[in-house]
Amino acid sequence: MDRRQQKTRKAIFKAFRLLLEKKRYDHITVQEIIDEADVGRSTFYSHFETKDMLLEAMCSEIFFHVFEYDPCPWSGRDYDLEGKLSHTLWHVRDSKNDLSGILTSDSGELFMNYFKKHIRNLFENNIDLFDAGVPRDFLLNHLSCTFAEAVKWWVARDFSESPEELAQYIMTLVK
Amino acid sequence: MDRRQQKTRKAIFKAFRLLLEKKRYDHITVQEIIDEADVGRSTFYSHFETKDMLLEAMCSEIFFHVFEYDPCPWSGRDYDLEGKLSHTLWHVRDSKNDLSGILTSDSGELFMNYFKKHIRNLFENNIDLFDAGVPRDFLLNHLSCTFAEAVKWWVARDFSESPEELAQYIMTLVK
DNA sequence: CTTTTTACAGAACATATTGTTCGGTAACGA
DNA sequence: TCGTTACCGAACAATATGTTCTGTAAAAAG
Repeated sequence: MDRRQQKTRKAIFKAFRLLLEKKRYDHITVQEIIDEADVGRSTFYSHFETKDMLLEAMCSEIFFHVFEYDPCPWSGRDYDLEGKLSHTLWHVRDSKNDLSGILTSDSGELFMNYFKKHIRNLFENNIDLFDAGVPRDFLLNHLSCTFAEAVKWWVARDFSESPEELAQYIMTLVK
Repeated sequence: MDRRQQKTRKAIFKAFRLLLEKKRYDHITVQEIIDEADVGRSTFYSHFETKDMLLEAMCSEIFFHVFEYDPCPWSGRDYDLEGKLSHTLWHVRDSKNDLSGILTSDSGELFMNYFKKHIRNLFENNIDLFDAGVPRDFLLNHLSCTFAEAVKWWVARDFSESPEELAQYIMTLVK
């Protein structure tokens, strides 16, 4: 990939992140993004068709790393669900520079939704649940939401607990 | 209140609801709203300063009824938390014409947030919780989210369960 | 029923955003 | 060194915004 493209892409992402910390997603204009990123109007549109596409691309890039189970410092036992969730927590904290500002912003829900979808898939593909008196669909939704909300709470408090502590809290709930 | 004002207000709300079922909140323009509602541009702005104000007003109006514990057909025991939650479920189902379309729309989150805030207050003011090994704040957030998400799930499935059944599901989770 | 008040429509307005197109420039990769 | 490609800047029409004005019709008050 051309260095200029990378540079431009990064500049736009950075500007977008900066603006997201200041105002809501739907109040941010393309004009403000290109002003902040200091790129030409036509350049922006050659990279992203719309503002929504930019959001999608940024989500994709951010969460790609979070849900990557490649070899990394804390790639312990990520063969089962609990291992993967724990692994995810480490990733979230590791990339906090990107995530904390975004998830706690006014438009954090947009990113949370993206996060929830992945989490739900994780549960759906790795869970082996006995029926506990509630519909499977209902339970699945509850578990993924619980995990996602816990992470959000954790991020908002600036990771004041260790991943293990948080994992323990969550386990206390879903027990 | 002037009849003309009521009529205009209702027309705008209706148009807004209709549009929300078709497209996302941030893709809806004031222009579309006034076209759909068939009111003059100046009229809209004499009622609401911005689109956000319209959203706020509509949330306020919708949820005012939901969290109203005035005498009504199912106003049984709403003196304790469980009674109030149950009462809320009845209200949600009763006003389904207003709520189901909105909560299941692409911008349902906006209304869910409003809903969650009230629910959280309800828990906060009525709960008498022993510490269960997790921070009170964490637990409070979990409970309100669980309830809100359950309601969302319920609405999305077009109230296929009775309020009692749903309440039972929720109790199974938070037990 | 008459008078006064008030909400509305419609138009005009300056300003801002959008998404596209073009030609020139400079950085890139081979 | 040379061809390729990303960029800038400007211009563009189309649309949205928020305000202000005048005349009209409907409401409330008397």
